[in-house]
Amino acid sequence: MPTAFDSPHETVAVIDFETTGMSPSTGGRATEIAAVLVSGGQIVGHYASLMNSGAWVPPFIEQLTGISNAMLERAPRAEHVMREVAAFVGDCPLVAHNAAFDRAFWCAELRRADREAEQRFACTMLLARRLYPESTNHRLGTLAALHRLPDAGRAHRALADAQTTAHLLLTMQRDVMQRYALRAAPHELLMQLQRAPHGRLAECIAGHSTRAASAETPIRQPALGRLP
DNA sequence: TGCCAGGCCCTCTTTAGGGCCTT
Repeated sequence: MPTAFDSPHETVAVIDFETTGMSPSTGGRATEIAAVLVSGGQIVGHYASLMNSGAWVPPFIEQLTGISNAMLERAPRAEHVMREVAAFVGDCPLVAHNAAFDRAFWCAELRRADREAEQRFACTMLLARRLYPESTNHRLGTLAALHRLPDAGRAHRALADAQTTAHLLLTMQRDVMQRYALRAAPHELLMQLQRAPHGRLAECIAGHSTRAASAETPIRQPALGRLP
């Protein structure tokens, strides 16, 4: 496909955490992280590692993710992994599905590793709610099935979920370009689209391209998560 | 070994409550 997905040399990193709980503020710790680099409309690299923070994995989480306490005992230390993954993604903008969740762990775990979290996050869930209001829900698995995304392996493992999210991002970039006749769908545009008010996607597009669609049918706005 | 959070949006609202998503 000859069209450009993003600005020249723009690379974004799609990340996904597996954790022991829902929030670092209640003692949740990361157990695994994956980062998938996306550039020029394709996946160009990835990093994935379990991480040992010393935290206990509850049975429910072990059943959900397949990550056991025994596996984490043999894993590298969380601080080491976070420094590695931070170096891997560099200053790339970050993307995650329900980015508020991953952003909280990204910040908390980097802080424990004496690193600053400075990247901006885009959220594929917020984008999907605006682009695909017809979907029954906006869970990653549902969207993957809806768009027949490539099977990345076991769900609720960091690399598989990050790869699925990366494919969802590429699909949304493609859909935005086709729907609004754009030559590119750079990260900055996606950042604005995820915050687009009710039925105002075209106006956001117009700010980025003189070829934006001239009219748009307002859509019912679903409940939205926190903007990262 | 625990039943937890967070913020935005919709609606039978607005001096509030529940759903969405993530592990």
